[in-house]
Amino acid sequence: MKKYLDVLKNCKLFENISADDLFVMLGCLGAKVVSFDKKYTIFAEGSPARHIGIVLSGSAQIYQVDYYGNRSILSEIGPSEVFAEAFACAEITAMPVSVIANEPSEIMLIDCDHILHTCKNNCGFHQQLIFNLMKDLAVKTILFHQKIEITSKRSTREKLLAYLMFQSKKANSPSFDIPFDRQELADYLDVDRSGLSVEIGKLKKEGIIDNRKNHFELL
Amino acid sequence: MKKYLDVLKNCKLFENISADDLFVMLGCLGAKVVSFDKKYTIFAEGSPARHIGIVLSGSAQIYQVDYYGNRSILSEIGPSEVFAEAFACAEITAMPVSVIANEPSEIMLIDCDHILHTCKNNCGFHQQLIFNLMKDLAVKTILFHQKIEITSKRSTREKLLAYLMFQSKKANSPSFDIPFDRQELADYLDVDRSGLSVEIGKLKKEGIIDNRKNHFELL
DNA sequence: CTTATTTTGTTGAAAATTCAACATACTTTT
DNA sequence: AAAAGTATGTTGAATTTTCAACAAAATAAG
Repeated sequence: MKKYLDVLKNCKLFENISADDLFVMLGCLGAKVVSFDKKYTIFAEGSPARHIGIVLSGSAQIYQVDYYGNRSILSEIGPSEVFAEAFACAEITAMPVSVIANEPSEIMLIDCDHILHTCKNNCGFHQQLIFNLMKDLAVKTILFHQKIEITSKRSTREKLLAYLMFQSKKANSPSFDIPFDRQELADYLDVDRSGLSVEIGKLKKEGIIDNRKNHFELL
Repeated sequence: MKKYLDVLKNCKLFENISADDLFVMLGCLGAKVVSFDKKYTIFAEGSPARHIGIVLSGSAQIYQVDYYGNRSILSEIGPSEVFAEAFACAEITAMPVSVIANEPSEIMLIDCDHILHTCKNNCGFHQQLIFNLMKDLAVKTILFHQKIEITSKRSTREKLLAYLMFQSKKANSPSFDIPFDRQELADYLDVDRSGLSVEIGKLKKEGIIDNRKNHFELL
């Protein structure tokens, strides 16, 4: 576990918990580390929602596939970030989404029961953990608002521009990389891939953006 | 405050807190009740996000308006439900959305600071409150997933059908009322109002749904 | 280095959405 | 009860998106 110290220290879930306490706690919570190859499923839609996941290395994607086979990507999760916490905490029976590893990844899994129901009152870090979980969920809610702000736009161009502006703000620079290839970006924005390619081409020709592969720049 | 007992008891935020404790706590939290006329703004986009709101009577709508004036409705909030908790708990400075009263409404406002930062360790109900808040946020996240599942569909018809199916499931009946007029439903689904009317007409003609005003039935 | 495979860009046709304008129905007010 | 105002339905034209099919570019494999 020690080798994950840096990643775990950056995890919002463990804010204000000392490194010493952290390892004791992880033991008490029954945290385990599992490795996944690229494109392997971490949680399948419909499976029980019992575990919280934390990305130790690599990255993951949350997505849904509807009746007609259309994939919609909900979010991209990087190192130190938490996922599936909402499903576990809300104590719903089945996962409404799928989670896959985007690349070879190490994932920490914690049974949410151990966070919510065990030694509820006593030990100090449980209280802190719940508090951190609450904050994390609040931030996640805001991220969803942002995603909805992007996808609620009516045209591919507006969705794309709104997305790029958020990414630029997040990177604190007009120049940044995005974590998606074209098909994934289309599935995140809920638009057609070829139409998205056309729109990127237009914005380049109009001198509004510059782009090469996953790198974008707002001009 | 006593007259609001029933509504407050149904509020998830106060689950597992006795009525007696509740009123003591509301005093300690500095909860206040404010009335709003129909269409009046409860929280304006850009204003400080300090308060959590609870609908005591009436209802509220959360929405965003973009650069071009397009309104997108995020959710409809009814009695006993909490709103704006994510913004207050994430301690962001400005509200990214607006909240208006949908009808004459009474709203309880609680300064989130009092929940998060005051007497953090001691009194029992604070702990319970944080726990309840965490659960509430987890449920909210799932509701957002559902909204995204609906709006990620590519066509008006599919969005409408997905929405109606969720409403039917929520009502536990194929026959139910929706809380939106046509323009509001269009703004919730992020589609054109007239196109939505056409689609409702088609589904009726095809015998897939029945509808009169806000009442719908899946056949 | 060459070949296979995957990703991205391009195109045109079909389908759907948006937009504006108006007709009709329904509500509220006077 | 009439008038005014609001909400909903309808229509056709313009725009956009989707879809399928293919070309070109980039990447991976042999």
